[in-house]
Amino acid sequence: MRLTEKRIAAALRQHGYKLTPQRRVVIGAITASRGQLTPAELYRKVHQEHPNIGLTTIYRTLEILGSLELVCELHAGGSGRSYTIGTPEHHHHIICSGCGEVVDFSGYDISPLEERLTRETGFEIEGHLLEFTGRCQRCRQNA
Amino acid sequence: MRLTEKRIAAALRQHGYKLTPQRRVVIGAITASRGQLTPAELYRKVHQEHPNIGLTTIYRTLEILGSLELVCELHAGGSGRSYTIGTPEHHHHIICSGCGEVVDFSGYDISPLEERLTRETGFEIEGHLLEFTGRCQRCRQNA
DNA sequence: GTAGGTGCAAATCGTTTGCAGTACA
DNA sequence: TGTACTGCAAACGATTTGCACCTAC
Repeated sequence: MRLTEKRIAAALRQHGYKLTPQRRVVIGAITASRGQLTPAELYRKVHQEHPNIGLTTIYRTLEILGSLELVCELHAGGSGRSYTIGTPEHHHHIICSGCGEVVDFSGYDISPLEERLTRETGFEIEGHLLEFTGRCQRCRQNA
Repeated sequence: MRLTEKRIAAALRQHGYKLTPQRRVVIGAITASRGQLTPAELYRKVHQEHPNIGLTTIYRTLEILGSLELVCELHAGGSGRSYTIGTPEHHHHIICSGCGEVVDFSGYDISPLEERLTRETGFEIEGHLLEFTGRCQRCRQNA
């Protein structure tokens, strides 16, 4: 399940952040997108309708949303940083190399591998990064 | 198995790249390290013994080595880009959040998950990113 | 000999910060 | 009303590029 604007707004309030019009717009743009967004792309989208919203606000909003896990940072894509909307559960992402669409999946239990690694390497595992890249159905059909 | 200097040199030649003294030094520094290295860290190491080697050369060498898969780019660590020495086989990494040491592991078959994802999402999977972060044995003992 | 490689400096890109003004709670 | 937020501009760090010189093959 993807997070809605309402839920995100509630989470912000709950953590003592103010719900400003700028943040509303940024959150709206993120939830409206079905793909990954770089800060610059998000700025472009937002700036069209709201030319007074600055890039700094985009960065600061993304930082807050990231710290509350309302958005997820993606790594598998290109070089720069990019984000996608979060979900309430732990999950992973598949990113389309054609159009940038991001699809979540969950229900994959990585802990057996973690246990094996702890046994074999002596590491105490703290976290993991698991993402796939591929071609979504639409991009495959258009090819 | 980690790649040796010799193998890397051979791979460079094979792809039509020249084996300059600067590249030898950079490759030597990478193979000598057991952890992840940012371009800046690599530069610092190299620059001590060879003050005439510039940062530009580090970047250009890393780009070539990366394109030949002789070094691997790491994502799970901090914000910036970092690299570690490659291996001939497909493998994944565990990165120590304490000291930065990188340990490879292989023998983990991710294809069942890929098939499930193709079935469920219609994506044709092209690649994946799988890394773990944790605390290595030494760092755990020192804590 | 020549194509490719190097080092420097400058340009560029993405991101962060200082500050004065503004507005949500 | 007060504190957090905003936008601008400037600062900053990392990476790339232009160019003249050099060198491995």
